[in-house]
Amino acid sequence: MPELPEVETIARGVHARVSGDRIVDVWLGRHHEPFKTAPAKMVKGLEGRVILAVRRIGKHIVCELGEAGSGRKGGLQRSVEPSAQWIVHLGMTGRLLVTTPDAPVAAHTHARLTLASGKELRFVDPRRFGRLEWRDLHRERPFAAPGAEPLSIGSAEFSALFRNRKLAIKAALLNQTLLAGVGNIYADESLFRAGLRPGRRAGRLTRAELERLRRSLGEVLHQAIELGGSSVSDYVDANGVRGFFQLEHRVYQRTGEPCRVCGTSVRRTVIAGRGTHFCPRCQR
DNA sequence: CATTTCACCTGGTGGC
DNA sequence: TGCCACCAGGTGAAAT
Repeated sequence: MPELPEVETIARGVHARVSGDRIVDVWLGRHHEPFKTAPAKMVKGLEGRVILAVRRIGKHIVCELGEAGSGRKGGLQRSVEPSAQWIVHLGMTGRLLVTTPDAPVAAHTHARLTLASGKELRFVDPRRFGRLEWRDLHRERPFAAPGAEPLSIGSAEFSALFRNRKLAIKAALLNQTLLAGVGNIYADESLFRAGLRPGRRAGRLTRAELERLRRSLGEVLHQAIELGGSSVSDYVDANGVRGFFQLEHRVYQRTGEPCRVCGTSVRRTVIAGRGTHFCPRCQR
């Protein structure tokens, strides 16, 4: 389940391998569901474009695209302003892979972008919770996440997010309009590291507890990025390589196993419809 | 408006 | 071996 660290890892990997390359051919699958932009419009909007950069915003991967038919491949594109964006949301099971053209096409491949270098950029998503969108920056605003970036938010702004809120802190962490990029794994893991019960009402947390949470969240996200993300199901980065942060999980999917700090059995409940894991002794 | 619930999907799992 | 109910969870729409 790609969350901020997994999406960051993928965006970096894709950027390293395709920036400066040109999209010469686009194939889209027949399913309409994964596309926020009409397929014909997306194909036309992508073909001929140069990929200037690939970056992460929240859980979204944003490919900045240069004008079709202008410039050339490589460093010549340095100062070019993007005129369009290709936005990829991986949903639950989405993958964005850079492959050679002869690599076998995985089941549930919904998009294949052939690049001038011969590489292919492929979007694969068995459950089709992912979304693809194309934006013309001459007519539309650049993509922006509604929520704040957890890696750069300050303590005052962070505590303001939760002021007067009655919902569980875990549910608040998952709300993408408050914070962009936190999903089930890092919500549970940051609450454990902050020593906070996931069911606590967000508005009832003290200033000190919120600051602990902000720091824990930042630390856990940074560590996970360093380890290439968590591979809990079939997550792989742009090169098909698994991450290692799942080995550092303290509570997520460890129901019944001993807490790594105090040995108490890790408990599972459901909050906001999600499996929620916590140590009843370490988290208050 | 704030919050909660549920549908959308498929693959993997465990029970029988 | 096969069948099937059930679970996983990011998101957005619908309900409360």
